[in-house]
Amino acid sequence: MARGRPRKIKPEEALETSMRMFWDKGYDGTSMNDIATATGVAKPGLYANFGDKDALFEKALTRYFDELGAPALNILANSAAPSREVLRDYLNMIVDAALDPSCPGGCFIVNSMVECNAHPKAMQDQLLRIDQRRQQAFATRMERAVQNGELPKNTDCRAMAEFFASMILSVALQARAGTKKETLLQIVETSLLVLGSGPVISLGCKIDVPESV
Amino acid sequence: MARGRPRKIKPEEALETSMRMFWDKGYDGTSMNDIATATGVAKPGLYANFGDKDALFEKALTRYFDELGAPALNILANSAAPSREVLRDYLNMIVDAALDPSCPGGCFIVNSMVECNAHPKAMQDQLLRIDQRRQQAFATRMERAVQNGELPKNTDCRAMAEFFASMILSVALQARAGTKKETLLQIVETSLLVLGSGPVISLGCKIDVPESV
DNA sequence: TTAAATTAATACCGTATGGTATTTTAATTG
DNA sequence: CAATTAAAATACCATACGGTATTAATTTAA
Repeated sequence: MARGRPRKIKPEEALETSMRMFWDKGYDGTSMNDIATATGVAKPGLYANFGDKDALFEKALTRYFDELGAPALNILANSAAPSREVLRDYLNMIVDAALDPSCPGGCFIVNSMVECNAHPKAMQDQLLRIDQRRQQAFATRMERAVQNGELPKNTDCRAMAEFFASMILSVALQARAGTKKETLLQIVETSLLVLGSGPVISLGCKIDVPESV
Repeated sequence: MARGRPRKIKPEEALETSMRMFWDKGYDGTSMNDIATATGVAKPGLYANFGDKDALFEKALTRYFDELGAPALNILANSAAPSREVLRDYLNMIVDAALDPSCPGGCFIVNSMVECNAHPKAMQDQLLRIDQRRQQAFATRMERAVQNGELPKNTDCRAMAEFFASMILSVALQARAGTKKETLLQIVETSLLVLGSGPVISLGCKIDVPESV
């Protein structure tokens, strides 16, 4: 057994609790005193285990992404299912996760992207890296769709990827703001229309139809 | 002339400055001391003119909406131009405004919607009312599009309105996060594809095309 | 049994915040 | 020149924050 006084609480558990608190109330809204009370680890213990508040937040964000974000991105990028279904499943999953009553509202990453403007640059960089990974997953998905013949060859995959990635922002935010699940699912369904229904129309393809919107 | 010592600064100007500060740094990120310094109105003057911090924030938000938000919503809802152009113009205008170098980043309302979760309920209610007005403007636009024959009769106007309203969230947020203008314009353009290109496809209309996405 | 090691717990520090009581200054009115 | 009115300026208060120095507790190794 270890040498000194035994730990009251496993650091993992304290980190999990901290993550949920940051997720719920944000960086500014969560004080180290709050965390100390909620985790049962007094402040000096927190600083010994995790470093300062920034470091703790960064560890919380990393934990969130590794546990909840990355696995879904892998499916999004690489699933062999039809691309429209993969996209729908991914976006619907975001809706479900953002509304999960057993979790704080919204998406921790999106919440943080929003809050991070007046915060340490290291935090912004970390969020940017995560965002780019998400962007890349969408781009890969689109490229697969083109390769599989699900989208026309001249599809602008980057544009499509950026559009769907941006959908996550609005969906996650609205979930946090209290928008109903059915509304969010409807928004997702509407967004899928950009893939074209039937003979797919690619981006940048000019079509002049009189009286069209 | 008025009786006592003359005012150093018009309250309007102080409110304008306060609005920009809240817009830039958010409610929590802007202290009353900061505002006092920036406006040149000492703290007791601020409290005498505007009430407490909540009241000042509410006045700032109202000013923003009345000056910048409401006029554009009116055009969005009532313009006689083709609906696709009206939507494009409105969304592009959001992009321009959110990137305007002479203003703080993003949209003050969106920024606040994001931040307000842990804040006074009065603020949340105010934002909700504004959001509903925006929602309504989009809905009116869609109904006009249907009436004008720009969209099929069975179009789900509410769904379309909710989709486009949600686009504003993501565009404004990404503008604040530093996404480039051309990328944002591309996202807007992609979102317009849900209107259908050519013979418009309405929501909920099932079409089975083999090999479609 | 005592020393070393490792954690927990208490108390504290400097600073910043929202908000206010008090005093000064500058104008008008009589 | 008072007297009055209204705003400005200074100083201040209680609280909460992030962070730490210090002490107490609890284990293993010698």
